[in-house]
Amino acid sequence: MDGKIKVTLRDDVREFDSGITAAEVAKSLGMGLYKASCACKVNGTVCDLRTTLTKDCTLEILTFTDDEGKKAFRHTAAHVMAQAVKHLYPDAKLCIGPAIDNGFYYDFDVDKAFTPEDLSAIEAEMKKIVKADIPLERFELSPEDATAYMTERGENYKVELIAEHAEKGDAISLYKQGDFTDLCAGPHLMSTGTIKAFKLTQCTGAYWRGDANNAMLCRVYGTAFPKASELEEYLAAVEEAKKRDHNLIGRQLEYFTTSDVIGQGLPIMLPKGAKIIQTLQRFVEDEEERRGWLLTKTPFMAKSDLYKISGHWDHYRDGMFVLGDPESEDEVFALRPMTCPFQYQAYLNRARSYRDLPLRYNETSTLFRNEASGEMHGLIRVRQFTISEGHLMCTPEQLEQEFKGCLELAIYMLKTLGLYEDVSYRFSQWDPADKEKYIGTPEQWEEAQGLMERILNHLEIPYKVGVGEAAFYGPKLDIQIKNVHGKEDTLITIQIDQLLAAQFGMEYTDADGVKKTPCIIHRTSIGCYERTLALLIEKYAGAMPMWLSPEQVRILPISEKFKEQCEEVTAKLKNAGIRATCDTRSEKIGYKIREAQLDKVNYMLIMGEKECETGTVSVRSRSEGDLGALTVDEFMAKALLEIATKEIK
RNA sequence: GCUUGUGUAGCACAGUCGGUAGUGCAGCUCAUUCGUAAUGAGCAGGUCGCAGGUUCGAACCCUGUCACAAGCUCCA
Repeated sequence: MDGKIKVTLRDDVREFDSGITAAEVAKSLGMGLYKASCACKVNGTVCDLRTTLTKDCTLEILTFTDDEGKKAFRHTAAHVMAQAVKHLYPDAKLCIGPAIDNGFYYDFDVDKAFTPEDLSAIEAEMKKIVKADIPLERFELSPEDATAYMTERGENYKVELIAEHAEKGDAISLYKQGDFTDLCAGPHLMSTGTIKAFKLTQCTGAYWRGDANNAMLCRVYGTAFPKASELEEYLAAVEEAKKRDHNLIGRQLEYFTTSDVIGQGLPIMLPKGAKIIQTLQRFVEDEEERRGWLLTKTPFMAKSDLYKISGHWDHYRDGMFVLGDPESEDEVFALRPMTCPFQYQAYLNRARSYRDLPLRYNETSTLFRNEASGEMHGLIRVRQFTISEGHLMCTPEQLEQEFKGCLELAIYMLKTLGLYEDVSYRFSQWDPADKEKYIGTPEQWEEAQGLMERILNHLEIPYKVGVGEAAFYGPKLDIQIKNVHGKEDTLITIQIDQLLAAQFGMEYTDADGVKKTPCIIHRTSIGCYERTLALLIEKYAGAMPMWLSPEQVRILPISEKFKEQCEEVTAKLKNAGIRATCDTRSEKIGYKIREAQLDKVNYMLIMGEKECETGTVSVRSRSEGDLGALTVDEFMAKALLEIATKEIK
């Protein structure tokens, strides 16, 4: 162990005694760095600062500004919280407590779930632990000793985890801080004193191992920062984001509402919301037609026979609204949860030739899914929704090109809406271990996924893999977006399906006269209108771009004397296809402007004596304020241009 | 479906120890005819989510139920 080692740092190479810890190296580089250090990377692997260096290596000191450093910091905060909980509730059993995107959580098994009031007591206890500045120590045990250790303490969840790690051959490491010891892979901070600013944000339920069949645990979420100012800034940003919540401002602005007597997940689109959706639909259908998609209109329901062929009856029935008693001999219908089998019947209308392919069917399709009652969320997750759905039948040779076409269409839509920068890609694959969910053989899945992987790599799509996220019939490329709460949902999906065509007996006659099974792409171009609207509301805080705006222009007479001329201008704008209204109430101009601003009207046209004499309007933009006077024709040209170009401002 | 909260006028919210419901905005009426984010006065509006229960008496306590919110699970 004695002797010297060469440590390659970010900027230079230094020599140290063998056996030095990463923390000591950091200290030698400067106390500032040492105090800010959270973890390190040795030869590219994230490690604990306690790691002793005995060979030549590269070393990177990670601070809170590095993702991995942040994780170590917040993971330690999770341990501090667990220690506090054990102090206050000795019977609480420890489950898991990782760092997450914006903080950390820890799951506990307790007799009575914590309420928000309990959190402040836990926070107070955490403060004591931080103040005591307790050093963390890492040690390893054999699986047997670790099991005995945790069994003695009644930590049965930890025992389960140890068995799992042991099976994989992992080392069983534990971290001790004062009277608290946790099974943990680390890395962790050197001491609890570094966690200066933290807050427990909420407590909820969560299933052990994420399985609804398991026990419901009590999960406490929190966040932590090195400085109080950073914590305050973060909490303020969260509050600010909540003000953009579509479920709040979508109701305030009267885009939609809900009704107890109609039911959960069944929003009522009010005139303004309905206008936005209509505008989107017209745009999407026209654009799809331009790109060679053929519109179908298929029924909202079908006999169970159809769903039995598609597999929905066996694999999706819980998610369907079934009309009638499935146990009886009578005909049973079900509302459609997907459009696929309906458009397949359109394909089956006559014998198909390779000359018919690719055959692209699109439909503005209303679907019905009986979501569990706790799933509904504003317009994002509902029981009835309308999606820009499409199915494309093609030859295997055409598949990549057509997949690319679907993706290009989706990207074009996202760019037009201004959401392109906000999305990420997920390659959703099956879970070979889940025998219930999926149809088809492992060979068929490997083939379909291999194909999609080649296409995605060829198109250079930067994706994350989601195991177990596939549809029951095939892999998907999901285009994901986060809402104001940071929760991710699928906005757009493009799927390859090599199973259902055969089940439906879909064929085409190839050039060589042989009957073959087509490849199918399921895709949406703009997603479901309700969800897309929700994300647009959040993106723009309710202030829609001109082309989508339910009220593009409001004419504001200074007084009732100018009412008639104002109404003439309103009519002229309406005739030109501009969504314009006139506020003829006997209110002051300041009041009318205030209301128009709050209603997110794009342009206010103020008309008084001056304007009426000269045939002009005083233009006020929602975002840019007073723009001065324009003639009515000049303003109309400006407005129509902004609408036509779908400008976002 | 599960965990924890919430539910009072169209909206935002008060309502103490259980004693019979309030404020602001919006609405309506009248006056005002006004120059770039709130003119004034008056009027009206509520089985306190719904259904039971406890009590002399329930917005308040208890039970059930429906809806809403966040999280889990599920999913476009």
